[in-house]
Amino acid sequence: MLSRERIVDAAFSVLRDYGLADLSMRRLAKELGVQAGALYWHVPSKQDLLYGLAEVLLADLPIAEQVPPADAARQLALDLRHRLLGVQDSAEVVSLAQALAPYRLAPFAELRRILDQDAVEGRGSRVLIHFMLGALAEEQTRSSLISSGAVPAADSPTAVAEHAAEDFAFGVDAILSGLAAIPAPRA
Amino acid sequence: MLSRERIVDAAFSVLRDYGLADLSMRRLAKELGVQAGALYWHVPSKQDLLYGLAEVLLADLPIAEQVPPADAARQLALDLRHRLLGVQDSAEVVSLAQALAPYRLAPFAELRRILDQDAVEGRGSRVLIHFMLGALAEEQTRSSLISSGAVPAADSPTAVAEHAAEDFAFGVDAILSGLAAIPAPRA
DNA sequence: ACCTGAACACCGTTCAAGT
DNA sequence: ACCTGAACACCGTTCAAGT
Repeated sequence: MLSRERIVDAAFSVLRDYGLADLSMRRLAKELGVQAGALYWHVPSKQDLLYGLAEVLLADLPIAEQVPPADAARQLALDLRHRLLGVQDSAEVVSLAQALAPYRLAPFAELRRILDQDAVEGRGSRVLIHFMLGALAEEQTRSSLISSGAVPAADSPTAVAEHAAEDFAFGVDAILSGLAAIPAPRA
Repeated sequence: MLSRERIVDAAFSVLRDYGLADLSMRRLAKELGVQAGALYWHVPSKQDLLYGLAEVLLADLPIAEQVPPADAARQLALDLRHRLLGVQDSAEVVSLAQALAPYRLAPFAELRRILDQDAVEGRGSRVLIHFMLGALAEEQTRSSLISSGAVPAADSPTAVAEHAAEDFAFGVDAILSGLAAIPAPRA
């Protein structure tokens, strides 16, 4: 029997093993041994399916409590990077979900809570979120361009990964430092 | 006679008037009164065409010189926002181009030059670029979701636009302030 | 209730053949 | 040199009909 959960799981596998370009409803149906139309009994649209996939990608990301907000945010950023780098094009999928329904994804709702104290509507956390997703999407795109041979690697794979990790941490720190310097206005 | 320029111009019009979802090679061909295959004599791929479209979208963005780097960056950010908001989904198109060939688009190359003094490889400017493109893509996505009625508007259109402008400037200022606080490491 | 079969209205890209 | 015609290998989504 088909179910939303089985469909989302199949989507996760195809994304991990083949990337977003290969993640079609028809491909998913083939993987599950059904006709393409059958998916629409369990899932309203591909967009909704991708949102569910983003939820799975971000499931159980731990949030540190009882620490300075900036430290918790920094840790979440590093955890997010670590999680997403394991699955091809995952930053793109999370970006789509966040664009569709801002702050509905749990880790981003948490980030808003700790960084913006429920003020205004997440001005500070949005800066960090856009940087994180943009940087990770670029990193994933470049690494698949390199491994497909479409573009030459400047350094060894490990050197590239280390460099990306440093750049990511640098950006996160710069943003958290800037947010501390320019406090959020009164709600 | 067809030409790369005429094709890119047609792409610009379709993007402005109908959005990225309607921007297909077949649609472009219809608009130009030719068969779809004819486009491939003048343009190697859709990806390359979108890159050309991004160049047109960013053409002649003025760069302020002879001022503090942060002021020049801030002005460029506001100019970029103003330019992109005039064309549906343009931030998405520019993002694709920047992912494909980082810093090949003139305004981003300039931004790197003034913010990172040609050090390392644009750590600081990347933070700003990812924020700008992410924030603008979200703003454009939300405004088309609202105008298509898929999602209800929280405020009046002008209030939404003003709010978005303030949030954008806030993010730019926070980032520039953070970059000043955490100077780029030695190259 | 759940799925098949088949259709509708599309895609990007290639390439022999025409002019 | 430049374009047509036609194909190849796909898309997301809908829906009558079957079980």
